[in-house]
Amino acid sequence: MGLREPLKQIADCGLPIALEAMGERWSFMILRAAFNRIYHFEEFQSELGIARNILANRLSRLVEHGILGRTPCPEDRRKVEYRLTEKGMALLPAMIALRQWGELYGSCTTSTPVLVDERDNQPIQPVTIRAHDDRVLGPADLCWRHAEEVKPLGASREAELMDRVA
Amino acid sequence: MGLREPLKQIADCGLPIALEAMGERWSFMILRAAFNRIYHFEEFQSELGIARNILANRLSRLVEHGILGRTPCPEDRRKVEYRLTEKGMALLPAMIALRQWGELYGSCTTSTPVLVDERDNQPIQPVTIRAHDDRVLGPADLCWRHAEEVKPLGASREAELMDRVA
DNA sequence: CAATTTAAGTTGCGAATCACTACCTACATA
DNA sequence: TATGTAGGTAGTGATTCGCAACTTAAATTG
Repeated sequence: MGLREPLKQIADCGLPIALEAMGERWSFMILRAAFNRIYHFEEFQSELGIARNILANRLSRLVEHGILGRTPCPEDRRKVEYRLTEKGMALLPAMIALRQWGELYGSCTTSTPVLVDERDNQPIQPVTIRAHDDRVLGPADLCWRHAEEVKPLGASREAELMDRVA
Repeated sequence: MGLREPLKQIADCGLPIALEAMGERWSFMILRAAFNRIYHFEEFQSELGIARNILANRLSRLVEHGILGRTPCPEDRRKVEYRLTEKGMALLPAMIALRQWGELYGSCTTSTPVLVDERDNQPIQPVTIRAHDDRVLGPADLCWRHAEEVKPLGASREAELMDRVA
């Protein structure tokens, strides 16, 4: 049967919710900047080259959605700090997956700076879909089930582990 | 040092490329429908409730970007099939990551239909960033390196990684 | 202390995009 | 032949984008 989802229930899906928060122009670029330790309005503006009114609008929207926190700086009361919340940081896999796709299929000749695991300086893996036992899954391996249909993992777990080794 | 990327080279990053292809309104919803075996113009239109001119525009853009293929149906020459290409399918991790985020943080009371691995009917894992040795990485574990700085690993390790990607 | 600079916005306005509806053309079906 | 279907296009108003100028409050400089 493969990947097929009950449609007409599109509103229930997480995708429109994610797009509602992050789907506007510049939102992902702002997120990226935030991951890169850009915290202030003027920094975002000069790094991204975005119009000030648009930037103000996007920042306040991201704050409303709980993706960025907004705190006035105590040591310089002109300044405001925009910082990623937990919710915002949880977008990292989506962002990395997007950029890996862009790097792979775009005509980026040089991916000179490469994202690595700090611990051993090795590049991270491509972001993938994983089964509960860590197998990498493709579109053909996925399907939709209702909660009731999902069997809890029990004794069969051992068999699956054996399966994985083999 | 953590996650910090040489800025000013933003154009080199894959993210703007990905957003250029997928960043417009409806593009991700159309992609999602395509993964759900929606192939025809009228199907997209009625499932998504999108205006016809916008849909036509998005479909042709996705075709231009090589994300969808467009083939007239031989058996009914009124019909046209829009199908995901390899490049389009490669967006699956990004899309799943986005919807998982939306489901987790949106106020979806019910995630009734759940995406499972077809083989054993177990839900898929949350999409994560992984080190070369499969450790799950967070924002704090990542940093940017230039290609020269990345020490090569033993041959067996690399073979294993290639295996995984394929 | 006054003058200047900086940070974070806001406002106005033209250009581009979105969305709704009606229309069109080629083809298939009754 | 008449009717319906599939995949668009065209016209029109409502939104949104993007640029530039302006504002306000706080810091810095002379």
